[in-house]
Amino acid sequence: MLKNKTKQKFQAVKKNVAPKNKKKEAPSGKPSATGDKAKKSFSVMRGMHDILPREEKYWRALYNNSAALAEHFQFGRISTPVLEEAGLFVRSLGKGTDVVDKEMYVFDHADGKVCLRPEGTAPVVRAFVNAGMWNYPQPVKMWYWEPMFRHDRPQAGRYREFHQVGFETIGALDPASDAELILVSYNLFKDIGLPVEVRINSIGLPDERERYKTELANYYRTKKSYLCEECRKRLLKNPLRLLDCKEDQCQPIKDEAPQIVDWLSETSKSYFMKVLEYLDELGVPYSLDPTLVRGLDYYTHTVFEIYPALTEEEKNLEGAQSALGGGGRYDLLVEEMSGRSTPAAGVAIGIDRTVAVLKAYAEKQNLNLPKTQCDIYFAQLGDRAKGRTLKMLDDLRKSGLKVGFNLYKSSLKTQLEAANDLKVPYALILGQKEVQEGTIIIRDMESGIQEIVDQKKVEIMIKRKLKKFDEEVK
RNA sequence: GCGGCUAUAGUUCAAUGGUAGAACACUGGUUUGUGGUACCAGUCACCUGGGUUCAAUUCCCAGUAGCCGCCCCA
Repeated sequence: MLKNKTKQKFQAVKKNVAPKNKKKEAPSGKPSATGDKAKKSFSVMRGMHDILPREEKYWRALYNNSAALAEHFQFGRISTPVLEEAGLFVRSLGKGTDVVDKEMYVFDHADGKVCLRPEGTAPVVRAFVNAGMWNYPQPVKMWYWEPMFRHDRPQAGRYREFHQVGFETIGALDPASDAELILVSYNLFKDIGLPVEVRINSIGLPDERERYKTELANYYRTKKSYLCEECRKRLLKNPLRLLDCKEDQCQPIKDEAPQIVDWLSETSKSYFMKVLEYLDELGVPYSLDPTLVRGLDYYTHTVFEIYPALTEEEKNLEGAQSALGGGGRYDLLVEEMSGRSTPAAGVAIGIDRTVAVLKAYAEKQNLNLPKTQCDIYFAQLGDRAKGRTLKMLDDLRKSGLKVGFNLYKSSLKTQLEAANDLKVPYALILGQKEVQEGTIIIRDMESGIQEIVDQKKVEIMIKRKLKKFDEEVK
C-alpha cells in the first residue's frame, strides 16, 4: 500500500508542476524533459517503511521508557555500526539458521563479505571483546536502539528494516541477571500501558540439549506415521522445531512429548528454578512453555519471549499475534567470539511490531503516551502582528511555555479552531490594534471571556492562569 | 522461501464493460478580528504492463505491493 500511495503522491505533484514546465519550454520548441509521459516515481522499497510524524508519539513513548529503564537499571547506551563483517553473524548465530542462510543482506566488498546487521547481540559482544571490556567492572550492562535488516518476506509487523531495542548483561552468571532482564522488558511494555505475558523455558547447555534432541527424535520416530508432512521434515532436519508445530494432528503427540526440563542437569535445573523464584517475587506474570526453543544457536539456559496479552477479540488485530520481544542467556557466545569464557544474557524487543500493537490498542485504551499538547495557542492577524508574533513566540519558548501557532493562516477563525483542537485552556490573540498599543488579548477558551493585557506582562499572567487552571483540574 | 486473499481519494469503504461516490480528514465560505455546533462550497483516487472488446477502473493473464497462513523471528 505504501508504495502505491507514495507513487500517487509523486504523480499528484507532477501534475501540478507540468504546466510550468510547458510554459518555460514552449518558446525553445524543445520537447519537455518531463513530457506528458509518466515519469518514473519512487516508492519505498519492499519491506521498508517510513516512520511518519503521526506515529512519532508511539516511538517516543517507547524510547523514553527504554531510556528511563536503562538509566534506572544502569545499562549504558551502545551504538554499533550498521555494517559488519558477515562472518560475525555466521559464527555467532550459526550456519543453518534462517537468519544467516536466507535473510542476511550480504555484499561483496574489497575487504571481504560485509552485511547489514540482522540482530544486535553479536555486534555488542564484538564491541565488548574489541574494547576489552573484561577490564571494566563486571558485569557490563549495555543497551541499544538500532535498525536491523533481514531479507524476509514482509508481513504486518515484519519488515526488512526494523528496529530493536535491546539490553545485554555481559559478565554475570546469576539467576538475578536473567530476572532483571525479564523485569526490564516486562516494564518496558507495562509502563506505557500495554499488557504482555512472558513465556519462559530453559534449554540448558549444548550437551544436555543434544541428549534431549536425541530423545525427542526417538520419541517422534515411533509416531512418525501420525505426523504432518512438515513435521516429518523437521524430524530429520531440526527436531527441536517439532515443538512449534500447530497442526491439529500433531498436538496430541506434542503434548505427550518428553520435555527438555527433565533432561537438564541438576545445576541447570536449579539455576532455572532460581530464575522463576525471582520472577515470582517480582510479581512478573509468566507461563512455563516447554515448547519454547529459540532459533539462534547461541542461547543456553534461560530463554523467554514476550507476547501481547490479547483477548480473543483482539487477536484479530493486524500482526498482533507474534512475539514482541525475546531473549535469553548466551553463556558460550563471548568465548566463541574471543576464546575467553564469559557468561552473558540479553533481550531484544521489536519496536516496529510493538508500535503496531500499541497503535491498535491506543484507540481503545488509555495509554501513557507522552503529551504533545500545548499550554496555550498564539493567534495573529495581519502582517505587522506576524513579525511581532515570531518575537513573542521566541520569548514564550524561553520561558518554558509550549505554544501552538500557525503563522501561515490569516483567518482568526481558523486559528481559534486549531486552538480548540489542541484543547488549550487559553489563547493569545495579537492583531494590528494590539501591536500598535503594545497589548495582547488573553482569551479563556472555555468561557470565551477575554482580557486585554500589556505584552510585557503576558508571560507572568498566562503562567499564573495556567497554574490556577491546573489546580482546578486536579 | 512456499500457499492463499486483496489492490478505487490522505483514511475507511461504495458503485460501475461507456473513466467514479459517501463518510471522516483537508482548504475556503456563511461570521470584512473570534473556536467548540450547524450549513454551503472546493481540492484529491481507479497499482503497473499486456490481452479480450467498438469501449476495461470493471473481465482474463503477468508483474508489483500489501495482508493472512506457513517458515522463521523482533
